[in-house]
Amino acid sequence: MNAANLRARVRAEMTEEIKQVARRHLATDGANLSLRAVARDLGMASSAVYRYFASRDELLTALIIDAYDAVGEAAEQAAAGQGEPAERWVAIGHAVREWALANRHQWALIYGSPVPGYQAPQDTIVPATRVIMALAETIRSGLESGRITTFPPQPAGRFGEELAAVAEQFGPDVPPYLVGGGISGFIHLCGAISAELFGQLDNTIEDDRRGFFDWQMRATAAFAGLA
Amino acid sequence: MNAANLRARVRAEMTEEIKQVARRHLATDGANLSLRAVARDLGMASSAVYRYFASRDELLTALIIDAYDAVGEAAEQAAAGQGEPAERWVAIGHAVREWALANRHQWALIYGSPVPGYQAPQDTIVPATRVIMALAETIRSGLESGRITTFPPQPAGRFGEELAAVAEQFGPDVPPYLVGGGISGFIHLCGAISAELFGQLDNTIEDDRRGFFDWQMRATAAFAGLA
DNA sequence: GCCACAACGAGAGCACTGCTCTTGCACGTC
DNA sequence: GACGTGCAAGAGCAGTGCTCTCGTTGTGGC
Repeated sequence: MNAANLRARVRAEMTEEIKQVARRHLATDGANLSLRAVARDLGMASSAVYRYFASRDELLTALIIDAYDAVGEAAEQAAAGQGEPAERWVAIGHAVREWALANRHQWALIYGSPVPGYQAPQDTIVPATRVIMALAETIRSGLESGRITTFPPQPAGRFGEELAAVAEQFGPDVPPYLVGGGISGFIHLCGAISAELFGQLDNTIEDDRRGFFDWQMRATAAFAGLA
Repeated sequence: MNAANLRARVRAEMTEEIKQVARRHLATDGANLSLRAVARDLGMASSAVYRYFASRDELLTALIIDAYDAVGEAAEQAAAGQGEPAERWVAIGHAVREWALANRHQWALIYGSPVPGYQAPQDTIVPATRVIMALAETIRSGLESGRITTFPPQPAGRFGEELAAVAEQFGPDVPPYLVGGGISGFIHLCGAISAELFGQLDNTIEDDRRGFFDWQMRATAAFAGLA
């Protein structure tokens, strides 16, 4: 093995270790992650961490990308399952919800209020779309197999054109209103999980939140046209 | 006016002034509000602020309560308008959205990820319900005037019972599934606004976000049974 | 009118933060 | 052996939330 490669490998391992400890701190302390505390846990000086991440924001960005990838992975695995498109849609929802429940601070990092002063760089764009792409794929497979039976109301006006522009990226025959229904379902999905995690459901639905979520996801599936 | 009242009035004015400056800082710097910076802006020592708010969290709590009240006020005013229940439902949605657009950091404070280490005290519970109460009132007036035509699918299982328990607080004849539809609509409302504010709509719907929101709100109104 | 008291503001100080700069060390290459 | 490079450590700066103390000032009871 080449010496340069060895260096690179050690560096990659160290980078991963920092992220791992940072994630652990995120889980206990929440979003105001202390770089110094992470360094202390690793038994190194705080300044040494700056060899790996130029700033606290850059560390946060790395965590954000990883979180997008993790939840996207969960969604894609659920989407790859068997069953009718509508069932797969609901399954994606449950997979995302369960990931969020298990990693609530990472969820807050990506779908909660943006960290103040933090500007998401370009690197986050592609991983950020994996969940909604899994949902979109479900709709398209429903279209192809003739499983789209009901339809959302036609969008009218300028945003209908914008939906049409987005629809073109998916294929020539994808109706804009289905794209709207998909985005709307994704928004409802995110809203339902955030509401549960951020305490909006307290004092109303306490026991069977999974059931309530399931009920909502079936409604979004129906709205998106999935039989 | 007696002297004690005068003192109390000066204190109330000072408290209000601190909150005002804090809100201004919130609007520019985001959620990591600096108590020292607020004090500097007011030309006073940072320690003096602690005469009015025992901690930064307490100041945040005051801002949160004010924000809940402000958005609740906007929702109630929209709900008091004329028109069919479905129109009032949509009007509430637009009022809340416009308030959120004008006060995005306050929105993030109440509906975004919770501030780390911050535990919402009891004082916030009642103001927090004003928006959803305005929506609920719309459904109930629709029920009374026979404007409920379609119905959400029946919730089954434990969460259906929980919905029934919530429904009893509204009156003897409110069906649980309408409560579910209302909560679901509220969740979708919050999700749609948060998605717009927190950047989830970037690169898809850019121009006519109001139209897209309107389209979604009409769908939630229909799901909640409002004709 | 006087006096005790509570409220108040200012300042110093503690422990913490992100981040920078300099220094010293351990390498592989020439 | 000299050199350059990547790395870690430490000191230091400016900022933070919060506490404590001290002097001042206004207020209510006598």
